[in-house]
Amino acid sequence: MALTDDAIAKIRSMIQSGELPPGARLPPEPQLAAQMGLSRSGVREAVKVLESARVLDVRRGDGTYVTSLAPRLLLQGLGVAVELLRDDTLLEVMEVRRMLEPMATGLAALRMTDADLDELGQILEDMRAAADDAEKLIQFDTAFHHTVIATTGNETLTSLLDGLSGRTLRARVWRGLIEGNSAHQTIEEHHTIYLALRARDQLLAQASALLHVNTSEAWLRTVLAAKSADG
Amino acid sequence: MALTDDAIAKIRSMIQSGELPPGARLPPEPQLAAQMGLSRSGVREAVKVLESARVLDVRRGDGTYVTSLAPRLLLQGLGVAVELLRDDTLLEVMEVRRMLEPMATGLAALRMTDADLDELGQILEDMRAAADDAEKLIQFDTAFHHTVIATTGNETLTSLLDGLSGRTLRARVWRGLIEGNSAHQTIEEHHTIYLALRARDQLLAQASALLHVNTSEAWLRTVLAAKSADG
DNA sequence: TCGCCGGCAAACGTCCGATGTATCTATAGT
DNA sequence: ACTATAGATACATCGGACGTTTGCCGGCGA
Repeated sequence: MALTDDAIAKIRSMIQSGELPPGARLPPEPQLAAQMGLSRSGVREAVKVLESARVLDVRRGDGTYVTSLAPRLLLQGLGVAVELLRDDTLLEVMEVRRMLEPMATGLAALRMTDADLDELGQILEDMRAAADDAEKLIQFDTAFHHTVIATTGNETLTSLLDGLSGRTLRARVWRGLIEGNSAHQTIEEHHTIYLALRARDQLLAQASALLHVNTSEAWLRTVLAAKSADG
Repeated sequence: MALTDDAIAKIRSMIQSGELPPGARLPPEPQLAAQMGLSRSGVREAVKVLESARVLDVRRGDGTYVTSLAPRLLLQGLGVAVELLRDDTLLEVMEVRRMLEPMATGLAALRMTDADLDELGQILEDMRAAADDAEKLIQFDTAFHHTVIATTGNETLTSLLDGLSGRTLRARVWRGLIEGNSAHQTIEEHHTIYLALRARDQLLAQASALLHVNTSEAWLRTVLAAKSADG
């Protein structure tokens, strides 16, 4: 299984070395195949792998290009990986979020602008208005935390936490919250975080975020326990 | 660009739904192709993508199987992604480590066993003995932090931090350290962390880890500045 | 001169069939 | 019971062919 994997490694090292900078165009597949000493089929598999990793951008009828290599692209794969984790490891993910998200939220308290706060207040309002719609709650919850973290200006951090808070994971937590009649309380936790951020209080923001993650973790445990009891 | 990507999505959803549990064997490629309504070439590209993501394990002459889906496998891709990040985003990675690694080290202080501490002491000794060998320093440095984090028992956390501390990133920092005659001081920072861990002092471990990451970040800035001045 | 439109060429998307090679298995022999 | 060999199975790689999309450019008309 060497040829195709070698091709992947070669292309990757060409990018890493700067020989193929962001935006660069790769030779056409047949030429690339000749250059690397394998058939076009093998090249296609290699390119497909790098495309799925958001390293290459394949434009049909045009050519294959190196992406911007921005963190938001390269770290996107983390999300799909987390979606595939088994149930018992989701608690590990929560423990990571418990460590990272409060720190990030605290940092956001220092860097947030008034405009950011206004946007956040709007999301909070939307969330309250959607208290009966699980789908919308998940959507606004995602937007709330993403907006907070994004204000740190750290795209790597944002992508990482986005990936760790996958849609399936959030959906499970909210299912538990709603069935446990605790949606309202959790919405208020967002309000608490919002107040801390508006006060630019780093420690308070950090603490309220920790409480919030802890609540999510508790409900995840409930949901997982119920599932393992059923199945 | 639908057929192959559809195949990827289908296989992934079959795994996520539990239809293909860890260890399960997939049908042979020709059969899989027929089942999904595309040619074998397309199936191979799909399988290759999932294999590169450590979701599938392809055994030549045998068949294709679902991996254990352990975090250590699925999060492995993070490492290669970080290796491809551009220089200016490496500081973002350092900021994430600055938040996450101290928390994780503090947690390790609570969970470490005596055997873990002995192993760590040995690594520290090795590091001191290798003070002139950059290659070995990097190796022992990696081992030191990996060992600490691994004692948290959180495989997801360990894989994540391993990925964020890619080999290239570490090599750059140590190059700066050595050229700046600061290798010795940094080795002592490891000693400080070690003492805090041995004392099971969470806060002290956290603080010493933060200082250590901060030192790494400072030297990374130096190295990056020198590079951008050269180039 | 500007803008729309159609055709040409380049490049990726998909398919098919064939051959090489590694692995597993079952059978036969000791 | 154990080993060795032969067959079957399944992935690895190849080569070529054809469809489809895209980008580009020249021509036409306002």
